[in-house]
Amino acid sequence: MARKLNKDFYSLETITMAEQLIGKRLVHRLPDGTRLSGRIVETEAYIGLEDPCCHSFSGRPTPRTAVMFGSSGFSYIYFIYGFYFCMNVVAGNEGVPEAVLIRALEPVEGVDLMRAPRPLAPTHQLANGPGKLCQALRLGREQNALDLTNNSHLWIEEDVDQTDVVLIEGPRIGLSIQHDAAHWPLRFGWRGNPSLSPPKFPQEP
DNA sequence: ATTTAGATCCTCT
DNA sequence: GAGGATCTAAATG
Repeated sequence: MARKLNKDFYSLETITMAEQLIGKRLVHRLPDGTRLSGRIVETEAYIGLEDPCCHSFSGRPTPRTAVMFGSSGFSYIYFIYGFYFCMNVVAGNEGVPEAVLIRALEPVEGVDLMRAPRPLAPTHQLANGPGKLCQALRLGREQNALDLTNNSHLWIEEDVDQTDVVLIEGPRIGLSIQHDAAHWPLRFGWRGNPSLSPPKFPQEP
């Protein structure tokens, strides 16, 4: 089994972490031991108090956002639009409430189980969006606020050689607020990967 | 290709 | 009470 990312990794500056997470493997080990995993191909950075689009922007923890104010390397999974969950990795030290949203995965292990919610979809469309990847890996409330460096069911591990990853960047997706921050280039992807979420990055064909 | 509507419920003001 | 870091299907040009 590949090496789990440790506290050194999760101590990276938030934007750097968003870039370096591309090409790593997100693993959810089910209670029966089955591994559901995918290669991270797309992320977005949310940079706390500087970022009006970030859930923690107010500077005060709420029941939902409390994890972000704690130490880095924890999961932050929240419920949205009455249907979906989104998974983030907490970045920033204690009191620095930043996070990286995982936006898309290339399915690797447990693909049959990942297909259950969408029997007709091709593999590269099973986890190509933040809500879809949580369905595919069966992530929800129970997986919120787990320590990814030290948990036997949810973690991120080494996968491909970082030199194989070709990064592309663009503005973040789905933000409705009227502010420059909505256009900041904090979305990162693996250029050309078929499992990227729509919409396309600006510099793609 | 682009737009719209609907599902649906938690969170915070 | 409003709105949201989404997704799908259906309608339209």
